[in-house]
Amino acid sequence: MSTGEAEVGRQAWLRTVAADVARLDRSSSAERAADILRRSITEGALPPGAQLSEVELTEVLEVSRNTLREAFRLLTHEGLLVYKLHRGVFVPELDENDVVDLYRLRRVLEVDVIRGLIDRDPELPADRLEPLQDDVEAAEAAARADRWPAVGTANMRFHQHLIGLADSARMDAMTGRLLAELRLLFHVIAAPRELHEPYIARNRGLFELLEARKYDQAAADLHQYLIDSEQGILGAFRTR
Amino acid sequence: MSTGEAEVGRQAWLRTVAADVARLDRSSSAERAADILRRSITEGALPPGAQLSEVELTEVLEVSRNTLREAFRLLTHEGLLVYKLHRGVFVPELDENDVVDLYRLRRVLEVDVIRGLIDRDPELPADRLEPLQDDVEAAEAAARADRWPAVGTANMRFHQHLIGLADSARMDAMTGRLLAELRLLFHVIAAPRELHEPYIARNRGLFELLEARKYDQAAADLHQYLIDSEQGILGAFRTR
DNA sequence: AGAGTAGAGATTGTTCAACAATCCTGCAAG
DNA sequence: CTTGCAGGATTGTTGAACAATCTCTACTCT
Repeated sequence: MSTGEAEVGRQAWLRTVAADVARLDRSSSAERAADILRRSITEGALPPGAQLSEVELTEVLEVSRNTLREAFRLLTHEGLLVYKLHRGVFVPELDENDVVDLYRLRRVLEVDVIRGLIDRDPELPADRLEPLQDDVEAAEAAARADRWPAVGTANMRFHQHLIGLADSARMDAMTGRLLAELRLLFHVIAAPRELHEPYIARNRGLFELLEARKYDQAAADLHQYLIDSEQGILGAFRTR
Repeated sequence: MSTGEAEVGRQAWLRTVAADVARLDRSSSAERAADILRRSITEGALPPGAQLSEVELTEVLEVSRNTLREAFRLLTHEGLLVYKLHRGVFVPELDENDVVDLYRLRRVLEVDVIRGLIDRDPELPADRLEPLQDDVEAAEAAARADRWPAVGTANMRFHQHLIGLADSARMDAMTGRLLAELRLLFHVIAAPRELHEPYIARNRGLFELLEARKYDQAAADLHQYLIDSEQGILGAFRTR
């Protein structure tokens, strides 16, 4: 028995180390530059519609033009930048059609993940829900501190971790893209509190339903949740 | 009235022209190089596991190393190549887990597209189904000529056009990726006829159900279709 | 013989400078 | 008000160079 447990512990340790190594390995100059730009975009320092000048950014980021262009490509395929041939790269300006498109995909993927849990409930260890709990509590703490952008970040992570329950690398990647694009939309909305506040409690409710293994109920709630969220963003869009 | 119709005609014309312009604009050296590599990979000239040497390909494709690397980045984010830092780019070797992952997403997306048609049936012009009919007939013709890889291509296009009915740019992009990865799998399977033949008739059946607006039935059929296809590939995988 | 190691050679990562191709701006002409 | 045309600025692409890392071979030591 003890060797079995030790083996399990060792496996878990190997996974975390492998993740760390991958994180270090990842550090090519292009990806570091992309990290910085990604933060600037998702935090709103680079507003939608802004053009990113090559010469300007090579000086700020201290990388060559070629490396910077590799960073641009990375972000382009995350949906955070768009290339216009011979004109440069821009932060995309999403419109109401994009909101509808993004939410359609979110609904399909996230609801399917939860429905998928019904079949494989037994093999799902209880601690798989821990990241979700952490995100819920982080959002609640940030709300108490009046830090609404942080609330938005925690809510995003909640949904990313929710998708993570499916153990699908491709769903994780797609969701990363979708949520990144969604953040683009947040910055054209003036009121971050009204935007994020209602979903703190709903995330907790969702988490508790999952904990209680009431997957059908959770799926139905999440479906309505995403419809409401979509309507909220569309409404803010029209009145801006 | 007549001005209204002329306006509609003008709009349609503008759309087709815009599409043509986009197609011409696409011609950067990096994307042309990516096109050639994409064909080589999806047609199997570059088998899974193969490494792509930079110096070698700069000579063949007649582009500089920097431009070639941009092409690599493009294909990396389509899932057709993987980067290993300081070791180069490789054609990925997918395994059975990837098959399960890919088919899970295909099922979710494609079935949802058809279910989505139920609500918006009235606004769906009949000619939207034409591309699907063309693909079905192309597959049948290729089968008669014993050109099984061409059958596979036509089948792929059928599913891409199926997703296209949703008018979702992001679903189109995701599907493009998923199907490209799927082609990677086809090349490790020896018997292309056994792989593709069963689905010629099933695609036609699906098309006829859509034409008859029996969307519920079509969704159910497609679901089972994709399960069977997944099992076929998994079976071929295990016996190879 | 086998395990470990040092170093040479090859490949990738990144930079730089230059030139070609394209786009944008402003202005003049019709 | 539109059209056509500089010219200046920006992007697209190239080639060479050097640094960083990996791979493979040959060697040493036990």
